[in-house]
Amino acid sequence: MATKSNSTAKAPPRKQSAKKRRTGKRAQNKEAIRKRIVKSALHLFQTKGFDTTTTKAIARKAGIAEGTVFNYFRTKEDIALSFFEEEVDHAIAAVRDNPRLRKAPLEEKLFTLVHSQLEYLAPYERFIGAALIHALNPASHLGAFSHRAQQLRHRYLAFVTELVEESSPKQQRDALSWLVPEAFWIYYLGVLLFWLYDSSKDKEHTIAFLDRSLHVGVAFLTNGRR
Amino acid sequence: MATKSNSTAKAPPRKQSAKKRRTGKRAQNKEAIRKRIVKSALHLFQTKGFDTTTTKAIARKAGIAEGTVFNYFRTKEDIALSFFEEEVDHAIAAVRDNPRLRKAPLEEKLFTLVHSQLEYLAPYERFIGAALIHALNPASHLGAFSHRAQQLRHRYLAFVTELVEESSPKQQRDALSWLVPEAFWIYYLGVLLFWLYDSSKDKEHTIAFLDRSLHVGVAFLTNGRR
DNA sequence: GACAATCCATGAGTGTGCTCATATCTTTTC
DNA sequence: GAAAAGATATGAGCACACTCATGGATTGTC
Repeated sequence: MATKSNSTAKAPPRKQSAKKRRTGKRAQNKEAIRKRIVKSALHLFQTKGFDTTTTKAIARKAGIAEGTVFNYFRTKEDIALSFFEEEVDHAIAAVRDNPRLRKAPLEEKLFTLVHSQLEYLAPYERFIGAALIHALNPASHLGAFSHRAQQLRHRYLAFVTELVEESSPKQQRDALSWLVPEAFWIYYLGVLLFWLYDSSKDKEHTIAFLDRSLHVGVAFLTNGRR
Repeated sequence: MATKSNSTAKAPPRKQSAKKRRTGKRAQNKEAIRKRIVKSALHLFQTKGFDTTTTKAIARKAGIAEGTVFNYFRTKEDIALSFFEEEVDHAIAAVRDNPRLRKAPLEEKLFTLVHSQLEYLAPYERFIGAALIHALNPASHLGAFSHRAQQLRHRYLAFVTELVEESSPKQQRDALSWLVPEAFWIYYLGVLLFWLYDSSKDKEHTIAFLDRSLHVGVAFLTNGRR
């Protein structure tokens, strides 16, 4: 079976010179389907909640067969995760690509980071509430979202650590510096909760809280030690 | 249908004078079945892992029908949780009921607390590794174990807070005291991880680590502020 | 002891997330 | 262009956690 290369030699086929310049019908379709899945899923998560949204419904809304969903995402949670991955990447880029922040104080960078995240999440408040509060929860959890979720969390906290170290000479670090990312993680979840329950116009209270708490926190970091 | 009380009056039946003194055949059986379920589940979790243990297998091993499991526990996770509930209760009692600890220093109380937990968990190391490391995970999560799990975590941390306050006048608390339980939670998870990977005889390394880190931690708490 | 009321074990059934062999479509090769 | 090779959409099917109407057993009442 499977006559492999019936002719003389496997001519090394100059595939695609560049890395991933695929623009065939297939590649286009693939990209389109992937986007449709994420979009459909997000909409359903937002309107019906995460648990009550079935993969069948996601497929139906995206106009594909149920099995196809799993050609693109290993699990249902992965679909949600891909949204958070985009969100985190977006926020990190917002800080990195802002030249004005280059030599700004730490609290300003962190403010921009978290603020970008909230802005990005804003249209999906219900989804965040449904999926995160009950699957990520007050002070722990990422629910069933295991592994890839941790990589994401790690990527996020690594960036935060980077910002902190950039702002304070490495010599000043002491035995407690490992706590900073953990503390920031808890802090971030707290901000999210605050934001979700914030009914002030344009979430002003959250912004104010963010601003103030970051000043206090950074002050503690730099005053407390040296 | 359903002729409700065909006679004259519902004689207020003097139920059981005390709260729950049921010793009939039914109650005995119920207790026995509940214990069989937990025991069977625990054994399977330990030998096969949490995810790969089916509720059908648990029921079969306990000698009951599959549906019966769900007359006793709402979910599969709840079975595992009931084990951790017992574990936490046991450890709290071990500290509370030890008169020698009454006026011992804080680090000694915390040492006893955590040590009791480890002792209790020891026979189920594989299960802890399987269920906790991957469902409760390095620094967050309680996996799908939601709600009841949080109550448990809360109960545990409330006790820790109690111990801390007992050892230091309330006036000395400041704006950061809310962090103590959170930090202790992370610390506790860290200890668990350490313990799981500790291959020294009788987990000596863990004990040593516990002892030392608690001294340092408590010293930081009391020196750091005032 | 007999009847009624209550409890609760039962296991077939349900809907779920996910798998997999197959058919269909696209791309490559000649 | 035709045919082989490769990719991928498909949906019936699977195993699972969990539900529920049923009947049989236990308890309470006279």
